[in-house]
Amino acid sequence: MPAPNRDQLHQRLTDAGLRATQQRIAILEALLVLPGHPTAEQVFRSVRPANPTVSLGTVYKALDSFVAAGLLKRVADADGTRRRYDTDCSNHHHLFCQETQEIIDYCDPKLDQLLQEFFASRGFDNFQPHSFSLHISGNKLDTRKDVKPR
Amino acid sequence: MPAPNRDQLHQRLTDAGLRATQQRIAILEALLVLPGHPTAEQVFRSVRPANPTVSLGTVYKALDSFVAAGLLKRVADADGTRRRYDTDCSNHHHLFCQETQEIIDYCDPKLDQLLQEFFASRGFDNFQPHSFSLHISGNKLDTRKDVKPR
DNA sequence: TTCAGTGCAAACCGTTTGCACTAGA
DNA sequence: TCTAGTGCAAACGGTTTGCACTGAA
Repeated sequence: MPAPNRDQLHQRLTDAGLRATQQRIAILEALLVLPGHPTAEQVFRSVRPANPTVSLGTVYKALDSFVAAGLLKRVADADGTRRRYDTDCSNHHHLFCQETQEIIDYCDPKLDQLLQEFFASRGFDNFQPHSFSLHISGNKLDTRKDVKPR
Repeated sequence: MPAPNRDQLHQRLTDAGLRATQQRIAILEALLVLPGHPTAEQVFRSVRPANPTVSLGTVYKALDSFVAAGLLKRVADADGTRRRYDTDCSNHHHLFCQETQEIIDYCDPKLDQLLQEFFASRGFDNFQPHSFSLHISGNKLDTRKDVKPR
């Protein structure tokens, strides 16, 4: 993902109906640049050097309003102790690397189609499903390199 | 699930290599009886009336040792703020009811087979998967009744 | 100019820990 | 008897909140 420049980030915020402050621009940029679905703390540490006055509370408040505005999705990490943030709001699946704790996006229209067909014929009594997300646990083979579907 | 009697619960604990205390028997019973994958707090509240001296700390410690002994699995709830416990340790999938916050077990060998076949032909570069879990979000139609696959 | 957003510190809440005491084997 | 487990209270870590101040529109 090529990191958008300040103007584009500004635009993205105002388009979402949010006031484009310096802090929010920096926070949004960090979210787009950091790999593996960062935590609030990781965003904070990434933003801090260039913006020494930004506080952790502000990061949390910004993340909340981004989620409310539909710019971001909250994701639970594998052990359910902290929250992660996903800048891809479309429906997709996740790979969980147990070694690096990264959460890697996995989009696969073929898989979506397969699931859709499967659940078209096989429903539930008393439950109306509206979204499916496959969690795939495993490990990266080379932790420094990226993961790609083959 | 028919709630096992005290002797069976006792057995289950010793089989798992755990000392069968009054507290642990009560906690294990609560886990088996409570629907929708309870939190530590829910277990505590369920156990308290009949065992007024059991403390929340003991519940957490018991849950930890149950997990370590393979009697239980930890599950993250939808918003990732608290931990839930699953007495079914086999590989299976989950339905998340957004209204009641229940997590409902969903076993489906046909689905497992489908996923296995799909990922046999479609792998990842630099990622070795070892387990798959489908998260299905939706809502119960009648919140008082059970959900069943059809 | 105005009010949404910020920064700070304190509160919160689920979970963990330390330690003296208790009870299962 | 001996040591794993318990109960209590204090600590912890991630997140939220209250409030006076600031800066985007």
